[in-house]
Amino acid sequence: MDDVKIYQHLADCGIKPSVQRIAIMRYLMEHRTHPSADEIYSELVNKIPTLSKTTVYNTLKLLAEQNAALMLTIDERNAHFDGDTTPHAHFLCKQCGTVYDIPAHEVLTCAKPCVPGEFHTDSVDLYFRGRCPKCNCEN
Amino acid sequence: MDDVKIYQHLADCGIKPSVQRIAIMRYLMEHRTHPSADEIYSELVNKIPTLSKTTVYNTLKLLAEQNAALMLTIDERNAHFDGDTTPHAHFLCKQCGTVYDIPAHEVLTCAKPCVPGEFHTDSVDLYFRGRCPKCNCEN
DNA sequence: AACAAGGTTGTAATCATTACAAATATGGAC
DNA sequence: GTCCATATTTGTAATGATTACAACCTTGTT
Repeated sequence: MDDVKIYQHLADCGIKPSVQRIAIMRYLMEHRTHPSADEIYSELVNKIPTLSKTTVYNTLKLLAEQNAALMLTIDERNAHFDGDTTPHAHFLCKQCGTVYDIPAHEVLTCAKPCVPGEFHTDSVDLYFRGRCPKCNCEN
Repeated sequence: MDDVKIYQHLADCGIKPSVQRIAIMRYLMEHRTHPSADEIYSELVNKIPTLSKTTVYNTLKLLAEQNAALMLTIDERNAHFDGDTTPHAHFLCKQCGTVYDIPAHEVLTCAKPCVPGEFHTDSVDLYFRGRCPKCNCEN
């Protein structure tokens, strides 16, 4: 993926770039697998041997705060992260742990007005849990 | 709240009653505050001095598995529990941490069909995050 | 080059949750 | 009621994700 695109995305979200931030943002944009902080660290430490896990956590928190990425709490075990900030839902397979994207534009756009007006909503998350097609067939 | 009602609810969900299970289920039914495991423990240990935190965790997991209660992962810090299993959404105030109920029957009933058929959906959670009316006014 | 501000690193906590094994309670057979 | 098998509870000790913190490194500026 083009570096410029990543720079631009970070800039758009008011985030100053750094080698680590770009690497992490790039990873999220190129991998649509909803990785955990640990997975991101394990992958990137190969390319940036000095990378620290604290940096990964700090950066992911920053990205989420600035809406450059989503932090998903669908999995009680650990947070997952998503580089796609456009409205969509998620499905967690309780068997294999995979988090799937679920297109649900219409649901989310109709969901916002359901919150009484005095609540100031920053984010709407729609989470589905169950068994994915793969695990449904296996057993 | 009538003991019979709680017994019945547990029985309906295939859960054998015990002093601890009834106390925890009762607490969830009488307190609509979406308590954490720790809050439940702290309250109930006054009435059941021998209560163990492990029992609270075990019981809450059992209740959630049997659909006698909901485990909410809206808060990244810890799980919250809800004795109301009828379809509704939740709102987490990022400032004060309160979890509010949001009536959203229509959203949820329309949400299920959005998941492609091969996914077997056990639960649908709709989570809103932001500032509640109280915190909105204060600052 | 010197400096200040911000970013990164590694280690050591924190804290929610779980594993586990011993102790206790429950319900049925006799 | 007693005995036994089974399920439940308890307390302590792990686990494991996340954060606190202080030292170190980078970067841009004068």
